[in-house]
Amino acid sequence: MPFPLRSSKAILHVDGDAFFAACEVSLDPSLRGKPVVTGLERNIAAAMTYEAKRRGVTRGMILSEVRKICPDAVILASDYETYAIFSRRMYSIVRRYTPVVEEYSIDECFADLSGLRRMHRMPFRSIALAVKADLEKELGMTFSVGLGPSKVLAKAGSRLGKPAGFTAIAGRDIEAVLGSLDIGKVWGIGPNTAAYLRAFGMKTALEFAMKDEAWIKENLAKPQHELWHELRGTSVLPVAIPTSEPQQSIGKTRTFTPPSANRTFVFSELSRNVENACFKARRHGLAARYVSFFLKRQDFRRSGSEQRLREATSIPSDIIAAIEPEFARLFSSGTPYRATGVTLSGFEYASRQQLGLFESAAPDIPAEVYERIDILSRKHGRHAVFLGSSLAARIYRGKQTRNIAVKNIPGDPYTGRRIGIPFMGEVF
DNA sequence: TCTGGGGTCCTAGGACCC
DNA sequence: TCTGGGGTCCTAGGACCC
Repeated sequence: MPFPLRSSKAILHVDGDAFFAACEVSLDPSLRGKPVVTGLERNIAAAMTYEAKRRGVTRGMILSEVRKICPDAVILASDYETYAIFSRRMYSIVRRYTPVVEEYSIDECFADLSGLRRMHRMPFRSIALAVKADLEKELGMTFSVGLGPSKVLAKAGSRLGKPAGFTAIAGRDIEAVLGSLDIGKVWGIGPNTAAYLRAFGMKTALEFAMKDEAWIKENLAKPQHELWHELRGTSVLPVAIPTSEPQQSIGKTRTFTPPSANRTFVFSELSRNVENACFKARRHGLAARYVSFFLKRQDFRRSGSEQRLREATSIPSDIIAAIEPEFARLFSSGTPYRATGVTLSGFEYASRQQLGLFESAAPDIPAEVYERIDILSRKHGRHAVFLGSSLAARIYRGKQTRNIAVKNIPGDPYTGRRIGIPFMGEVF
């Protein structure tokens, strides 16, 4: 055996097949067997059943194209609240078998079954199959399941049997599985690393795993070194159980077409992203210590900066005030931009916020104003009230936005002027 | 998938301090 | 004022994932 196992872990990976579309089918049995596609709200196919995939529907496809190649497609708007409920049920079913479950994404999880054979009175593969059977029976959809001595191998297993398959990779199987696994298909190896490794003549995961450790340390960084261990069956990536810590970051980005070189408009897009990110942060009761933002040019190059805020906040005007000088520094006039994005991080729970001795307890816009705004937003649609600095971006999109935005002219009680943010120039 | 949006983690280099 | 070593924090950006 080329890879002596240095750990004896049993890791399970569970992956819902065509998850969003499968949730819809589970809720409406009349859809079973039909090509179902979600993504109506964005006019882009987000998820699709295997029936639709077989007819050529792919992710990101424009819906007019979907209707052309698959006229009988059932096209639905995404319903993330419902998918999240299915997701939580998935986790809780897996937790019947082990408490060590990592909620990796809405449709996937890892579970650590190590040491549980005796308790369940079954071999690991029987436990895995029992988990899979429970999930499929109770959620009304199929799952792809992988079992292996590490997360990376478990993930490779579930991918091999898609859809509805089960693949267990025992220590003695590793060599055969890796030998037919393309290097670029390994979880954690993206296009860049794959190209780098191919330049050294490695085509399969096996060739990578057979390299000696000194070479890996010499030529690669920590993430790839970890992958190397995992592929050899040595578990180094723990299955991470949820903590009570807040999430690391909240970001909002948006691409606009066509690209724009208009400073007012580009800044309004950024401002709008700030408002949306802050809205989400407040919904979670969080205040951010750091902000970063970027401007993406037409040629996809990005420039951006990150900075520490004087105090943790989720008030857009604070963030915009911090960002503005950096925006002025980075914005290059005459250059068309295609997207902006902002990320808040370094969160504290808003209730735990401490004010420093000289920090202001009364920012330009008091937190109570935002409590009212959040109530209005829930009542009248997501963003009924917004800053004047976001106006150009608000006008820019869609019918509903336009109706709302027209009411929000500068000087109007609910817009930027009243709220205290200087309105940056005229509407583009 | 000539490229949407939301995330996580890592690293190199500079600033600053002892 | 210059020199050297070492540590930590910050920032910009890369890479990858779903």
